[in-house]
Amino acid sequence: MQSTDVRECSIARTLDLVGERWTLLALRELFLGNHRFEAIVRHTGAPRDILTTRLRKLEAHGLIARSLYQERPRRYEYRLTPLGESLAPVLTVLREWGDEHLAGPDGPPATFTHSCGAKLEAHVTCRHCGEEVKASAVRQAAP
Amino acid sequence: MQSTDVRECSIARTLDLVGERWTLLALRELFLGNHRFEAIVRHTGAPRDILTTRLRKLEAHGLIARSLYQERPRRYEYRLTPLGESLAPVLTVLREWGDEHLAGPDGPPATFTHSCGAKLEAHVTCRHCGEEVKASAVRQAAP
DNA sequence: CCCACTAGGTTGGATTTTCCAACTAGCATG
DNA sequence: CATGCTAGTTGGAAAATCCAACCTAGTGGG
Repeated sequence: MQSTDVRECSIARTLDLVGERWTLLALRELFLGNHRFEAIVRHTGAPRDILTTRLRKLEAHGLIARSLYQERPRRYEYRLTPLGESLAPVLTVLREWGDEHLAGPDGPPATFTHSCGAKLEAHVTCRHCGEEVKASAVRQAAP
Repeated sequence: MQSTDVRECSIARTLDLVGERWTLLALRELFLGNHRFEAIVRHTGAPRDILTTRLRKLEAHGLIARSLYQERPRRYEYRLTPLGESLAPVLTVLREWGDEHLAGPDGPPATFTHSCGAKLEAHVTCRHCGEEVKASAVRQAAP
């Protein structure tokens, strides 16, 4: 009777990396162009010490890079690496879901535009057939 | 000097609901067809008491429903509501990112098929132009 | 010179959350 | 009557988080 049989899974791995509290909000700020520690603290509300550990972890895994933007006194800011930028779809989908299901009577708290000129409304599609991916359309392949 | 200016944001709202530890893994199990408490504990590794509080919260917000599947002794299982099923894209994108960036030499730990017959590889596209959404192509609209 | 201010952190200690193992209820089965 | 199944609940230890204050290394004002 083995009582644990924890599933090896890319979802779990991704969450191990970016699923802790504040991490995705910090990344959101970087995507929005706020690269400084103080700005991230202000806009996320994260405790400064926690934010430090989150940023260090993201840096250690190559999602962000710390760069000196000023000598004397030495000041650092954070920038997304290409790997970090590849998380854009994750944030986009989280925002999309919140926009659709958690918005108040005034609609979503912020809107975004895509480079095509339209208000950004994103959806997840199958690369092969182009159809929107729905829960009922996905099956685990035989291992 | 107002020191806090926390951003109202759909990402934050979504994470408030499903961003705590274990929550998304529990939802993953429901998507995979494991509806029972014991199965979720086994496959996620979540502590039983924590899992209980997570499931209660999801239920309170209408993402899942608890249903009696057996009288004497009364036993309940959990099922996704339509609202819960609408989270599929979130899990899909998290898995996609992990598949692509955290897989070992043997590739991703599990693969999925789409109803179109192909191995599921999903991406996030703009509803308007159909292009894949990249970090650099998104700008916040003027408030 | 002294003070205030900036910015990216660190520190100590209180608070909260999580974790874990053991236990319960209510019934079925051998 | 003992054992097992399943969805929890409980108490206490361990860990993570939170918070306010502090630090460093400078700049600008009076």
